Amino acid sequence: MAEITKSYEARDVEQKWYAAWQQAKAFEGVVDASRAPYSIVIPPPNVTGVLTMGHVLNNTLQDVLIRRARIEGKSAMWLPGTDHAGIATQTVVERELRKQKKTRHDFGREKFVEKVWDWRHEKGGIILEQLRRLGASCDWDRTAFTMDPAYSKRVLHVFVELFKRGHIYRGKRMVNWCPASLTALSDEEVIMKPVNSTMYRVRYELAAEPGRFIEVKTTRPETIPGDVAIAVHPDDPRYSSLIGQKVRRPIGPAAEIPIIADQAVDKEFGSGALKITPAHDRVDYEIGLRHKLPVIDVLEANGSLNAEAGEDLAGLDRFAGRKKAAELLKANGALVAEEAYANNVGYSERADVPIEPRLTEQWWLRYPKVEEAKAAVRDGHIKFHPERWSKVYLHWLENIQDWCISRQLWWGHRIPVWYRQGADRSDPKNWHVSIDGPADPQNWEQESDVLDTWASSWIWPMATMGWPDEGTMKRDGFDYFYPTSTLVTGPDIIFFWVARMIMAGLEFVRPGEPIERRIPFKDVYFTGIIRDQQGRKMSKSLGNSPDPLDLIATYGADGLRFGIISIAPQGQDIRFQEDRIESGKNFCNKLWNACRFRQMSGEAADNSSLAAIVSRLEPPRFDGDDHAILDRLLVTTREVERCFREFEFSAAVQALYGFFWNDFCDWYVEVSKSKLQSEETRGNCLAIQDLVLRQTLLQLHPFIPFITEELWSLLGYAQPGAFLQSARIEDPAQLSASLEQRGVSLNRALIEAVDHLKTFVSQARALKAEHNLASRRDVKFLVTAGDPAWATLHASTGKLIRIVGAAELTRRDVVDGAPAVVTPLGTLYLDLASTVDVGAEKVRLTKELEAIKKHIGGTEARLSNEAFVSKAPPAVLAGARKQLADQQAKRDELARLLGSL
RNA sequence: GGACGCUUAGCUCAGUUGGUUAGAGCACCUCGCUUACACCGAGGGUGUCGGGGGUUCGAGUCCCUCAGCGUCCACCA
Repeated sequence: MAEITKSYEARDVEQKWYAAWQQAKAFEGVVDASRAPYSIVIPPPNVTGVLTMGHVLNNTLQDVLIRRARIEGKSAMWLPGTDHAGIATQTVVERELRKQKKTRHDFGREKFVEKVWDWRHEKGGIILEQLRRLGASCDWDRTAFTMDPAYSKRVLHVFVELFKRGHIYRGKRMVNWCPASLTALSDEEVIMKPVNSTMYRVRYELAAEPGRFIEVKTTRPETIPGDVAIAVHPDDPRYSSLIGQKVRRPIGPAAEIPIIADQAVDKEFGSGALKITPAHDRVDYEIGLRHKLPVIDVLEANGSLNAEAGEDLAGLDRFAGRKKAAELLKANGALVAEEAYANNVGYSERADVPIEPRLTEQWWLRYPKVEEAKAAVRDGHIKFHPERWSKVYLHWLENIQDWCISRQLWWGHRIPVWYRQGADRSDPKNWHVSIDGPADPQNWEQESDVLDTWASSWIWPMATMGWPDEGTMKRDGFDYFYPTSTLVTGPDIIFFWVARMIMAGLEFVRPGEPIERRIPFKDVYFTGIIRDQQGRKMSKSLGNSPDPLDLIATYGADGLRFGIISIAPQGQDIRFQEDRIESGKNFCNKLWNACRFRQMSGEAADNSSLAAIVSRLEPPRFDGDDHAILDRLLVTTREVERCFREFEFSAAVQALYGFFWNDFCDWYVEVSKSKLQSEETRGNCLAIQDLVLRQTLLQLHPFIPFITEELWSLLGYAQPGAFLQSARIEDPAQLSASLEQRGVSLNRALIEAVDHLKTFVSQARALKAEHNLASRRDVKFLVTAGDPAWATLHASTGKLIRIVGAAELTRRDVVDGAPAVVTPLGTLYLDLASTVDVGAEKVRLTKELEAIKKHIGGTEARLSNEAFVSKAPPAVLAGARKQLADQQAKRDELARLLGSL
């Protein structure tokens, strides 16, 4: 067996094992009726994306779940893939073209799409390579892409089906238009941002009464040429006499427009009069419809003003036009005032420019299975973790609006609708809707729009497993792996993705079967968002995110994984701190060295199975430390199991950290150093170490797969040719049963005595430190103790001397004038009577005595409270009484010590 | 305007169903290369658990309220 080196070098180990895992197809998800399935589909990252800290957290968690499922004996399958990310990817490629002074129109649709494919082949999938570096155990043979030919066909199938079922329609409506990307967006892709803008107070002159005006407030004077009315509230007494009159449009093509009355106007806002521009505002559009007003669109698709705006404004960008319009208004006396004004403006999520409400023909989806999607979560068929997100989900579904699914892009799934040449496109009779198109394509013209990216990823859990084709479903194990087990994602895409996947699953999978067979996943774990030190979201554009690959280089993939999990408690946003990643690395090194200590401590024994190790235990030779460490192992195993059940991964990592570092390394390994020197206790001690290390490696493996795999092999736990992940982890009951079978019965009294010994050791060390003897190993200790306490100390004297760093520990009946400390196992003295500084010692003891008196006061007060004594549970009451007795004993001893000085 | 979250040590944060003297990592100070580990060991914490009120024998934990920060939803020009 290879020797364990002095420190853990991650790089070589990681490369070696990942290659070995892949070679052995260890991540393959296989259909196995004898085992329970456990499946996860990856939230597909953008195909052109690179790994961010968010991805690290998200994918580490998925890998933890998948690897834990594997060692629990489930047939685990983690399906990877990428998303074509319509707008984002097209924008990236267009940006590249712009460097060559070209636009997509220079190439035409077909050539441009080819260019995007080239880009995808060159740069796409980098992120999947990066996931391998992180250790992600995906079934790479299943890697999917939303633009794969087979996947695309499934996307179109869904469109065609929903069209047939009456859920899809075409219509001219107000949409969110992005003047930069030149496409419509869904409501979810619009982000409201507070903006410092200007409010313009503008007066319109009455046509019939020159010199009399009506005033309105607007932030968008450039749209005044598109005004077709002024609206006031019907009950507003200020204006009732004006309703029906006409005013002159102050700029733009001259026109007289009516003053109308509409309930939608807020009397309290501004002057109570509202200019109506149906082409450029949703409310105005609705009002226009009610009053049958004309629509005058003064903007081009790119946001510049067109001829309708009049010759002064035509051709200007909307922002330049706004300034110009204000100047024109000022020049002709219509501008009453300009006021600074803070309002919210909708921005395009991707392009980060203000969107325009714009009237266009688009394709719309009336969501299917809305009610059932609510029930799925409300009734617990799908569980959200943390649960509170279900409220957000339900609220969105309660207020759901039809989904604009068409995008005026080239990169994406072209909508499978054909229009008869030369016929009226608005009439569905002239439409052909199918996956493959009409038989006589020369007579038809295909819709040029593509589908919203989310209208392809919403079928991800089904379509990546072959749906709807029965043959591919069988090949991919659809029946076995669907519904998937857990979805791990961010709460920011509850609407975009999670809710829509649920509706798609319910609509299309296994029609007629119970809801729990049709949902796409059973649990959804929402991660927190990783933020920087200032609390800003980490993002590429801000450049405030460390490169995960740099972190892997510095701390190892395991260090990064351990660190990121330990700072990510359930569902809370996290402020990233690199020192936590460093502590992940340090933990790996600690693990490495504890195993190294085991290897250096003695010959390898039979570690081939839990049974083999347990059979090496010698219960009759157990001392308190053996009982205590096995007890802690069992407690920790139970805790980790609970954490997995309740999706508390950082708590699991913390439990393992504390157990391994504090209970095992700081105590058991230290006491082992004595035990190993005696032939009598040596074999048993090594067996216990082997047992603890084995169960610890198993439990840590999902979090830190590389180093655990390496140590598993180095310490001889591995079956020939098998990986750690193909071992089976014992649950707490199995572990405890296995110990019982060997005759191990954990002794509570001995375990409690170990706690006392630990306290004794700390106090002894502190006593040394206070007298500047911390590093001396030749200190003589004296102790006055009752027989039971002395029995405990005496049984451990060898270990204690070693751990405390003492020359000897001797029992005395009386000690006077020496520095002392009162421990649970008697009063401990430094044999320094001659040199003690009585004054300092008095101060220290007095301080301690005061403190204990204070505590006694508190405990006595509680115990003398009649209500407490009669109402508190017996265990709490007994605890308080024992506490008081202990405190009083300590007080008396301290008082005696003080008196003897 | 609604909804949700957060406020605990210098910093970043744990604290599951209320129960002894509220914890961790980092930072900081002192000492130490004692035969696993200096990526380490030992010792070192006077915290108004954001403020106020309430329920309870008992509140960091439950309820009410106020304040600050953050996120999401919402067509007020």
